[in-house]
Amino acid sequence: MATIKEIAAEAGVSVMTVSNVINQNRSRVSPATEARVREILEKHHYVRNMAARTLSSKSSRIVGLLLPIWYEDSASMLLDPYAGQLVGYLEEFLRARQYYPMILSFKNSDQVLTLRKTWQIDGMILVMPHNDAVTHDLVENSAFPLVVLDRFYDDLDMLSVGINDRRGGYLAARHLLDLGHRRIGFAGPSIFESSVIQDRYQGFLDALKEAKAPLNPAWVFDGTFHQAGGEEAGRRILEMEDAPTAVIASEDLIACGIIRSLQEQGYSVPEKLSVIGFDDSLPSRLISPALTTVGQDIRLKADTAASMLFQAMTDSAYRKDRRVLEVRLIQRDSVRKID
Amino acid sequence: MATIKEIAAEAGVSVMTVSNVINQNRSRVSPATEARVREILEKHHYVRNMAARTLSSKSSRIVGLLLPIWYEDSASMLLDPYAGQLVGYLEEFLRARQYYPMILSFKNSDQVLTLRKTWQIDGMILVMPHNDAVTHDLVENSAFPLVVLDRFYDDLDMLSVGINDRRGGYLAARHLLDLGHRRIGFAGPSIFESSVIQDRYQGFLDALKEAKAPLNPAWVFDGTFHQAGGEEAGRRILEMEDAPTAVIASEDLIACGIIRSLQEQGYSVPEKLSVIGFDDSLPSRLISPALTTVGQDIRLKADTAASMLFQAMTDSAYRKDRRVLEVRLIQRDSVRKID
DNA sequence: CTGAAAGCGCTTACAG
DNA sequence: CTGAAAGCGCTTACAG
Repeated sequence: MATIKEIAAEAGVSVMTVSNVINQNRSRVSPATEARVREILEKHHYVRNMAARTLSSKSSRIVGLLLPIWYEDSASMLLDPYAGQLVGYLEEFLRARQYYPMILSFKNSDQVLTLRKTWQIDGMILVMPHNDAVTHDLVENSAFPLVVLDRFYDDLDMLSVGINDRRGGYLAARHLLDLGHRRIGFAGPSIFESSVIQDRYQGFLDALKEAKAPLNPAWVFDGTFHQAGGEEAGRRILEMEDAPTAVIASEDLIACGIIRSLQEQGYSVPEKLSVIGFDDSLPSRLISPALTTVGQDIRLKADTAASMLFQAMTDSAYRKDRRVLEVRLIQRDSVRKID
Repeated sequence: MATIKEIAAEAGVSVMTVSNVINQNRSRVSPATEARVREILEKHHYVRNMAARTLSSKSSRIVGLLLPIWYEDSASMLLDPYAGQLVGYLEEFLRARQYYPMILSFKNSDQVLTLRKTWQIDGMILVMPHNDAVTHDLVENSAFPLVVLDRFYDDLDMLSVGINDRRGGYLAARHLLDLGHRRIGFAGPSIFESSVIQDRYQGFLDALKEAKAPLNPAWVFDGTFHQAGGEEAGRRILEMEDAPTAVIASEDLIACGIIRSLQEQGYSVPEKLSVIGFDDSLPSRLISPALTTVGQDIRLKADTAASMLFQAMTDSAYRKDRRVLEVRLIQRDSVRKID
């Protein structure tokens, strides 16, 4: 394992000239010298020692990928396909630029701050914020470049990228209304806790209002979590005298649960009930009927977040920005026309 | 940010005594000194500088989580829920022991070797080996602790943990035979390329042979990939005059595809065809009918792999071991009894 | 049980 | 354009 010192000796230059070649400080070394050094570097398959570089420069080129732990007993968020996909794209982006992704599941901001010091981490991306208090706390106490996904706080200077959730909710409801539905429900986890869900719900309300369609509170299934929650909501719908003809779920897994419970009772989707999901995740194409859903471009989201982080790492004045990515309705087979 | 030096000055001891306290070298420091140092450490919220530690000790406590890139155009393997889950559990295991997970998608072993040198990585875990040539190459050239999941080469000294695939294939076929099926098919990707698929297929053959059931080559759907492949296989089954009454898929996604294509043609599962999948992944509980599948304990797999890695990191003689985890049939609703 | 010294492999000002 | 020196914050033998 050749070191800079050995390379320098063989090339007959100083250690710092080799360092300048490696770090592409073109202006600081003549083309001839650079070529000679580079040749020797390659001959020895020189590999940079990042620990040494980090120690002297205080920058590690490590980017922390933060995954909050939602429940006490669960492993990390990577169980969620959306998170896995995001992390995959982020890793690809970082690798292409010689940055190194380190993942961390955490429950409180101290764990994050400690990791940052431990490794002199250059920047972090918060992938699936769950708890608003923890996220808020982290944003407030992070004196380093941090990009937050899917969450934004007006009262803080922060970098965030999200999607137009409100428009997503609107598009879903608008689609159902256009097809003649007037009795439309909404199912999601604790609508009043997360701004993302709130926005989706708000968009749904916007469309209803615009179309002067009624909203029956009994059709709002608040506190619906994941597949099991969806199944429960589906059962309740079947028991209702005054049931909705369509329901929008705040995530695909909930929509899948609703569809499953209807099918298990012998009902067919979309004949009995039209269902629209959110996220266009893997399951939406797996089930039958394929799920109509509000989709987002996850790769674009990852690239946008990483680009913002890179800008923040070079420009210390760049600490407040918000990108809102567009969203589109992906029509598949879980919705029908009402006469 | 306090350093060891400052702590040492305040405690009135040498730098190396502080280092010994931090590194739990109990025997090398008196209880009284240790208590005093520890108190000052906590007062200053001392956080270890891993770059400095790595530089001087040549060990980083970083564990590389390797994710091969299967296709040119895809992002990393984290798109696969199985990989995401595994990485999540591994991260949890490592974090609990103060090790740091760095993820790397790669196409060839050079990228891995370079990363190892770059960060003096202590050990690696290969999560979803795909290409046998690359994996073989990596195992051969890794002079460092490496644990490979789901793959084993008799001709090499290596550490691996997999599941009893052959028994899995056997259990699936046995279950169908017990329910009266005699016409059973098998669908999987290139059966003769991956040992995992080969083993599952072999177990399937074992059961057929034992029961003296016939095997029609037309019922073996070789080269079936993911959901799209499953859908194609489903369509072909529907067109057959001499169709099987049941089919075993080498992974859940394929089984889901088969079921979807039947349902789209108006047929019902398991009435028209019984289907068994492999892996007990998220989708298997999402679809209707819920998928009967061969399940494995992913958390146990992650913990086993990580434990083996830790042993290898402390014991340089431990370089050859193979753990085969048991497998079980998870009965759900995609299989019926034949009269 | 404790310490002084050397060194890990780089980068960072500072000179020239 | 090039270099000599100091230093980043630890751990590692080696002494005592």
